Amino acid sequence: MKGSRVPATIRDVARESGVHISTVSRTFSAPHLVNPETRSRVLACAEHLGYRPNRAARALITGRTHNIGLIVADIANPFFPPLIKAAESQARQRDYHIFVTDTNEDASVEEGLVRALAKQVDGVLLCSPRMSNSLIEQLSREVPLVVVNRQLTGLPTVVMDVAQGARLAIDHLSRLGHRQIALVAGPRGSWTSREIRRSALSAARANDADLAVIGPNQPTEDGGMAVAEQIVRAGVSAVLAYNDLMAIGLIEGLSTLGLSVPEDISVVGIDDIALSRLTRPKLTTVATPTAAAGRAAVDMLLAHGDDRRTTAQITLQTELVIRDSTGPGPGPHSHADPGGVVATAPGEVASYAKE
Amino acid sequence: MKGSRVPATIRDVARESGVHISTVSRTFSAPHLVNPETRSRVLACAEHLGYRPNRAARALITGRTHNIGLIVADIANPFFPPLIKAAESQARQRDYHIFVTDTNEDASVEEGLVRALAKQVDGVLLCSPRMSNSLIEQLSREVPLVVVNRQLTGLPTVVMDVAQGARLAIDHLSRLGHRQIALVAGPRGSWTSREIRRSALSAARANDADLAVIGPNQPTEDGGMAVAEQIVRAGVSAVLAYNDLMAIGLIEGLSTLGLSVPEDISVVGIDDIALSRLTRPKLTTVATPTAAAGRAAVDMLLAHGDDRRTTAQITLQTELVIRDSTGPGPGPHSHADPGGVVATAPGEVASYAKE
DNA sequence: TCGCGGAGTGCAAACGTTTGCAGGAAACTA
DNA sequence: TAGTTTCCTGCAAACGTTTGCACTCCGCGA
Repeated sequence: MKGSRVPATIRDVARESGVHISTVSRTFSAPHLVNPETRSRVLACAEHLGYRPNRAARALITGRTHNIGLIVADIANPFFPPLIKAAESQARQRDYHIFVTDTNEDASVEEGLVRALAKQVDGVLLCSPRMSNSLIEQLSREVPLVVVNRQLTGLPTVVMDVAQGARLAIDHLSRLGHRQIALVAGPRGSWTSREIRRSALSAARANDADLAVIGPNQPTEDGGMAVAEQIVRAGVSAVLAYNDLMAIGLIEGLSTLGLSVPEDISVVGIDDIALSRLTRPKLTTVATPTAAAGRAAVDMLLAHGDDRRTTAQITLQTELVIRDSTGPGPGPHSHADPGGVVATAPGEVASYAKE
Repeated sequence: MKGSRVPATIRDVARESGVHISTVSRTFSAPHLVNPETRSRVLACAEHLGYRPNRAARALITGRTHNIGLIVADIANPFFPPLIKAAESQARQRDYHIFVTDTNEDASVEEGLVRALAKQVDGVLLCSPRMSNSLIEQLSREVPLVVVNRQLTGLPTVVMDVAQGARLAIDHLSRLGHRQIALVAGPRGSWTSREIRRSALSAARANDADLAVIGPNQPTEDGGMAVAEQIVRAGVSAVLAYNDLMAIGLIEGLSTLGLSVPEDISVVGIDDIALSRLTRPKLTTVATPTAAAGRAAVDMLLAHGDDRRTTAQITLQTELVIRDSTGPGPGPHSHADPGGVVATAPGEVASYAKE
């Protein structure tokens, strides 16, 4: 019944349906082992008593908590909620629950969080880790891990093909006539940021364009706004930002400096968060399949729970979404006046920190 | 040791430190009962073996899982992440963990989620519920509940003083000379939306202004964008939106229709999400203390865990943040030309659904 | 008729803790 | 010195499940 103060146990159900508790247990965890007739009687009694198996007791004996830990860099970054949502619903379908935890973009708290989670979950989804590869590998020996947004041999991973995305973005800008391009890098420790950088540099070379790398930076609006001045001094006509949030912040920062997008400078973001369709100008960006990543990560963790040592690596495709924040540059196929652009000042360009 | 394949149990620690398991147990759960010398020896062994108490076993006997459920309407709504973050960190400080779950703004899934969570958490934080009061009360008999963003007698609640916020917003608009104002309501079932409506209506009356209520609506950018046309037809010179997301969507929608903010129409949002400082124009809005709400909710749940029947009600203050999306209206203290404003068309104005 | 196998069920031992109770030693009181 | 208290520790019974094993039936083939 609904309002029963003390929850019914397996014993109550057994008594009421006249069978042994083990039969009740099997009715739920191995239905094929019990006589259909008995089973339906047990189910009726269970329903009637409002019985729900006690997960703690079950966890104690099976060793599986049916919980999954999900660690993200910053839950307030709109990149993550769709991923979390997808993971959550995928997990719920398989009778799992998800603990979401947030590291505040601080690499040093990641390790502690994984360890704290380790004992009370069946596995951890590590999204956009900032810690070192070796530490991740070490932690993976203490708890099953699926790493999202980082390529790592020997561990199950799911990554977005941001290299492809960055290439598409640079190609797009080149085609528009931009030859002096800046890359606003992401946070230190981000694999994604390294990938973007690597791919953007090679794409720029292929297109005969100069690419100035600026960063590392905080991957937030404020982080984007903060580099506006550097961008102007770098004298570029186009920018690829580590993510949409930074791109949006940058556009705002540029406007404060009296520059408008895309007339004076073109800006491309990455992620295609919902917001990028709503800013003015609407953001040209690289769409990443975040929800798919969330689902895939859960699936990998749960599949991999049985046999172990199956370390699949999934790469999800990205695509360029052209909106209003990119326009013709000063290069060929466009009039030659670079506008407010001054000479490139390589001294201003911070080198990207390795690892 | 780090890499031990099978996790150490209380028994291992007991053996290694030469005491009974009950002493080890007490070392962790009631340190004051054990001799300091013994305690430190036990702690050393525990540390050395990498021992961590098994939460399932503990939960089994104490009946407390040390987990808290947190149900929000939509994790992708930037209003919630700061609340979640604050709740999460507050909970972690007290050695609790939080399950975040998302209802997709669908009132009908809320009940199921609470029930599913009920057996595996010590309590549920119900944020911005869309279900009926009576259902909430019924559920509160099955699991300790703290309700956020809804006033409800007999249950512990934490709400923001949005009534005050709405009043401030309407006063602000009136002072700017606006006499024809629209309120873009939130989703059906939202207590907050009802409060805003009630308070805005009374504030408008006090200021001799007309308030047209439009809604209910989806509390998203799209929801805001969708009402742009209605707003124009309503012929108002100012709008108060249920939240910042809608306000931003609305501004975008108005711009599509050729109207600009605040020149043609003033817009005020509610929540002061991070984003509202970054849109153009920067959004005038009512700041709500979301992080404080998250912390308070956790505290109430945990305090209330001991004695029960302590049903405190907390109201957090709000304040008006004036930025760039509001400007002078056609009323007194301003030039008389109403601009593109046409006559109010009451027929266009949907009445706000009760409950 | 006997033996065999399979289906369904019961039995009881786990799983890793917490906690009321009791006992022993040391410290204090009279 | 004896009695009393305090402090610490051990003992063992829970908590609600799962699961390997054994048992009973029953039907079937030889």
